[in-house]
Amino acid sequence: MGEEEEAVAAFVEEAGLFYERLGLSRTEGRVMGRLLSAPEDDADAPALCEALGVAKSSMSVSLRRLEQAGLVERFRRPGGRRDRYRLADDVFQRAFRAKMAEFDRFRALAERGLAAVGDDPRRRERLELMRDMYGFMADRFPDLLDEWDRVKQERGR
Amino acid sequence: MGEEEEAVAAFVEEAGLFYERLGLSRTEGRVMGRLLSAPEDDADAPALCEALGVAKSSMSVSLRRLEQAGLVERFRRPGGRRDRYRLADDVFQRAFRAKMAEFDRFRALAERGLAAVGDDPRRRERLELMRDMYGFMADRFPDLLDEWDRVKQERGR
DNA sequence: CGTTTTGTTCGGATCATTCCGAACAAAAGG
DNA sequence: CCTTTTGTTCGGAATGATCCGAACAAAACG
Repeated sequence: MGEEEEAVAAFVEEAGLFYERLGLSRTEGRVMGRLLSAPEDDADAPALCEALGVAKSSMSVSLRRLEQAGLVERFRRPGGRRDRYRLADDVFQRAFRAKMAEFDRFRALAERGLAAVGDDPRRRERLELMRDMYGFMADRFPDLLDEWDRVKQERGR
Repeated sequence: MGEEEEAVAAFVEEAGLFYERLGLSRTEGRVMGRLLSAPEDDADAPALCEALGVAKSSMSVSLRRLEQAGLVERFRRPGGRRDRYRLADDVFQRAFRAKMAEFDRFRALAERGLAAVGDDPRRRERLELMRDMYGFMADRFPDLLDEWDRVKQERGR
């Protein structure tokens, strides 16, 4: 294996670890790493199995889960016979929006807590802080994404 | 069990699931839920074991990990004989800062990828986008936290 | 000192997840 | 139709994390 391929393989493994921390499986994370660093913009399942040393059954479920998460798109070339896979063009925006949704779930959890604890002001204080802070973040986060879109435009893509 | 206690217990379990999704263990998450919703501002280990039905050995490691994560503070009352535990007063800020650190690790991962793929512009494009977007978010996030601090001040606590 | 209280560490049991290979289903081509 | 190709589902093995009870260490008291 050439030096560069080895470095790319290392990157793929590291991406696997990173995405695993985010709740994907190791294999799903490695697929992300591969699609991020491969020379081609897309790949089919057998190629990914070969590149990553994964059984096609595992690849099948990994790709479906990535597809359902909106991180990977499945498509077929006109006249083609097998599915191909590529990163969604808004893959990072999606990741951030997922974070945002997480904020909102936390806000909702705080609401449930407030409903549970009743009137004691001391018990409510912490949960109100939690609710308001996560609510604030969920409010502001979309602006941040918009701002990024503008910056990206100006940068020219 | 009273209606309210039951609702609080349900909240604790739900908090356990939420925090588990963030990378804590179930028990650690339940401790967070308990400290968020308990009538008292702090608790000792036996009380938490009793409330959550957890062995003291498990509680010991959970509390230490929460302490190391900066989510929970360990302290001892003057003249007291056992440690007590309370939520860090900046517990939510800390959670957000952890998210921010995650953004920066992703940026660093993209840098590693760029170092690995070499000069091919097509391969660099995706990774540069990843690097720049996560870098942008890591840049702007502290401002968001500052803004929240101001809002919280104005709100009056 | 010896005793009691408090907190940590250890080994093993349990549980959930992930992954593989094989069987299966579905679709396309000839 | 029948065959080939493609993708999914199933059962089980392996892995890793979590948790428990018991043994252990350390500190506070008398």
